[in-house]
Amino acid sequence: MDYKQTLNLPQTDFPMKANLAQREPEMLKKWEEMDIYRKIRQVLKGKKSYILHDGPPYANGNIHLGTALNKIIKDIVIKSKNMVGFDGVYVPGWDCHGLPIEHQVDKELGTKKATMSQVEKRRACRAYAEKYVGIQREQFKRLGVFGEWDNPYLTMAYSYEAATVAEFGKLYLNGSVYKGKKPVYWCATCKTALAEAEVEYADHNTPSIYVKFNFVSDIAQILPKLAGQKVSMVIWTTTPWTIPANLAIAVKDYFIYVAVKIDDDVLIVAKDMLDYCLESFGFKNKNYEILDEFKGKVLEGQKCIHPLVKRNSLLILAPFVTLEAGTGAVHIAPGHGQEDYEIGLEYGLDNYAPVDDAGKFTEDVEHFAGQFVFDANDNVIKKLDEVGALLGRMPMQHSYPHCWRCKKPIIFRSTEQWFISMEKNDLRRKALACINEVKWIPSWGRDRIYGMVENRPDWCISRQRLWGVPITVFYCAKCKNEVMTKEILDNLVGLMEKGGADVWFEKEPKELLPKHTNCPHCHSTEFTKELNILDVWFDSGVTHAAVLEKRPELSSPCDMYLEGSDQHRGWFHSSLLECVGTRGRAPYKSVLTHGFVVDGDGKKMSKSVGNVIGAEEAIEKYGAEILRLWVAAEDYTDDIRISDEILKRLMEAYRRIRNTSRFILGNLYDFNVDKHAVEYEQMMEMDKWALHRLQEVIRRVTEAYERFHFHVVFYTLYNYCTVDLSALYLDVLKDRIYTNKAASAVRRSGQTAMFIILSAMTRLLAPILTFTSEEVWSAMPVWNKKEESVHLTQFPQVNEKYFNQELGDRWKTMIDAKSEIAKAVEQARKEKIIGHSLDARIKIAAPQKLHDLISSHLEDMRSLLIVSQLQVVEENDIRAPFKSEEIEGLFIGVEKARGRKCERCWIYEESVGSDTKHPTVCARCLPNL
RNA sequence: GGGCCUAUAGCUCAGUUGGUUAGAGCGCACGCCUGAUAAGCGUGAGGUCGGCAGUUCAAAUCUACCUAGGCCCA
Repeated sequence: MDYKQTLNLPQTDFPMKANLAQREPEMLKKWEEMDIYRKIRQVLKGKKSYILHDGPPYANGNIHLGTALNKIIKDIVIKSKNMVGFDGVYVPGWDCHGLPIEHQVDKELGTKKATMSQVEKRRACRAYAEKYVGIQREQFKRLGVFGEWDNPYLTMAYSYEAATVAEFGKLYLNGSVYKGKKPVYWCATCKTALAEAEVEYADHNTPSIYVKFNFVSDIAQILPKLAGQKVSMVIWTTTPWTIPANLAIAVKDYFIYVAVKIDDDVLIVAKDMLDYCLESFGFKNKNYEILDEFKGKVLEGQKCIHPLVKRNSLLILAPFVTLEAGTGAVHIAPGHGQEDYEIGLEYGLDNYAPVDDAGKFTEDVEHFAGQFVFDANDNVIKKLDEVGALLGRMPMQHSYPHCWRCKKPIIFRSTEQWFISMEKNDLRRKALACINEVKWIPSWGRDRIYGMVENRPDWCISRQRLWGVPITVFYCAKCKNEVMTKEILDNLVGLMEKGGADVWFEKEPKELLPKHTNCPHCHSTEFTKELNILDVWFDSGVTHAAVLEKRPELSSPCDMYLEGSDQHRGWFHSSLLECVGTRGRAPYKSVLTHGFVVDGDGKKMSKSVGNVIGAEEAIEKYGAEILRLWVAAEDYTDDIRISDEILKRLMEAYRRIRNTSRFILGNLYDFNVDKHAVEYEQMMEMDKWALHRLQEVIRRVTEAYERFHFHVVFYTLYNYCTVDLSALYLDVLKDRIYTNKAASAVRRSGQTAMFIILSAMTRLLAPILTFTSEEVWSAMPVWNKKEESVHLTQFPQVNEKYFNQELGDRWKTMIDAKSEIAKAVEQARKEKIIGHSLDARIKIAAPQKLHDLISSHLEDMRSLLIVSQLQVVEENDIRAPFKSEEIEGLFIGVEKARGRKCERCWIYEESVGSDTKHPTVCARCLPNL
């Protein structure tokens, strides 16, 4: 007789093979059809809300692993918040304005763009952004991220643009905004400012020169050894044309400088650069004498006379002075360089840039007025030579910024720009105070953004571009004063609500202003409009106003902003400044940051190195679920590594979880939850132990979710799955489930436990394994009020009834003993005494406490060991005992089990053969036939 | 060059206020099973806790410096 047919073996259609790449899209379709996101909202209606506000990705190109990581973490946060009973709305958004899109559109338009109007070009940009919003939306949905995908926020939406203008207006009207000068990249050929991204570096030949600046202040007062000498500072520069704009000379406070006497001149250069300088000046063979040595610090505040202009040049200290080239003294022209500008601000120097839009010197500049700056180089050098200030010159080739469009070298030029002041309304101090009110996760995020806000310069918000929100300020055509009032603003915002920011470009000032507007200064009725647009960081910085405050289901401040750690300078920063500047508080209660995706060696991914793994490529190969598992398994506070090996490991972990679920499902094929569930009090001890362990897992996992430690969630569940379930509980349970009568209490007890475990585990995994948990959930037996989706359920809560510390400790002791006994069994297996553990008869001798425990749980222990026979004896009753190293006084003997192997349950029994009808079956199995 | 951060086994992670012989899972090696089977079970080998120096009776843990890497600046 084939006794196998009399067993209750697992039965399930749940496939072992996940086939994720194919099954996931089917699941997405199912969710879409049932409108899962709206259903979740319905179920949670009226609960306390949890608002994770989406930072808008840029609507350009395909998503990559970094954006996927970010969206998946957000999704895990929201799904887990939903499952502990918060109403977690998720409104995704996109950043749609800005240079990269305008740039791409320009490229695609080619020569056509010359004939297009501003509004037409803006329309092309809008279409471009729309296209990528569509592409990225599908890619994000593919990851299993739930949200209001059919109603996202776009920074180019008319209402959003209107809100952006309203926010700018608030800052303008409260006096935070001012117009100032700042050096920008300037292309003199295209006559336009360039953004960082429009600059290409290429080799460029320039003359480099050494110039001396004579002291006008009495240097001898500080350095008495130089009394009576003609002393000069020596600088080096590769842009001679900026010499007319020189306002200062910078040295480094702690560098050592020397004053060297050569002929009648005393020159000051850095000590370490002296030899190099003398050679460059052609003074190699001259005699020289070092008159004094001193730190750069002493020079601060001294003055030199400009060699070409009747003006002084101030000696200042700057951190960026190096000894890589030059003299250790740096020529400073605040109007023509970023660093020069910043240090100039510190010393209150003028932002002097006497160069016009065409790159020609203005009338202001003696000798060179009207000359194109690059042409003026030679003339400047000639003049310096004439006045005896030129110490040396040599041609140089170096990397220099060029215009991406006309490929000509560009210049740094100070131009008028709009700024938000950090000090005027005490913005810096207020922002710093607000930072301390926010919860930063991890905590060092506070220090990071604090340091940035503490030291940042005023926020330059103007861009000389087209694709963005205009800086909405009018000018009086007559007196040139700025004109902007609350009334004008409100009127404008109203127009933009209807027609978007385009109206600014389409309409004349008169059409944009309320009727009868006249200039408050001169009462003129003619106006012009500002043509700069806002920095895109301003756009995204106002999401709290344009989205959180505008949508009824959202509110500000929200619970969380969650982005990569680069956003301490980006979105967290701009949002904070904007919100503090207009509302006096932060727009978020907490900010969570994650690291960056790097390769398997911890190196950054780059196209040129060739270590980039694409998001779509990974989804195709492994499935979005594995990517989600990757996000959950890695500690995102640090950088997040990814490699084929890592994904392969996760694939294996996934299979283990899937198979364990499948095995339980297979054993529940005949389990009717409503009819067959066994009361806890009636359950077998081992089942109670499994439920006790489950409570520990639930507690640990829900705590980990609460702290956003998703890798702890994953490892806790995964280890429970592997160690407690697969290797132990389920392995032991097989005998009971398979061999007893289908409806027997002992079998139902095990099924009840398995059901509770699977239900809990599946729900706890749902925020991470979004697809698979749903698959498992629908494969689980049906019961009264079973939710149609796992995503409509709540996390299991710790059931105090199931939590039984005493029982847990008792079983822990037995399980520890099992692992020691397994070593003895393994040794017997090596000695060919046994093969399967059921071939064994175990004798153990143990100290009193353990002895008593096992004696009182003899059958539990026997089945726990999965052996045929177990005997508790004295040490000298065991022949050649195995001595445990871990448990003092534990001795184990392994011998071949007595009797014959029951053909049905595979346990060795002396009763096998006693029944005439079933001669190969044991007494235990007989009643189950 | 500056600010913030990270470094524990081949991989991903634990490691509490400093306190036994630094743990887990996976992978690997060897074996068992064939009633979870493109599965399951067992045993075992793997670590100078990035390096160096210090504080301490005692350091993966605290301090300084160095190296490598990441983000943001310059």
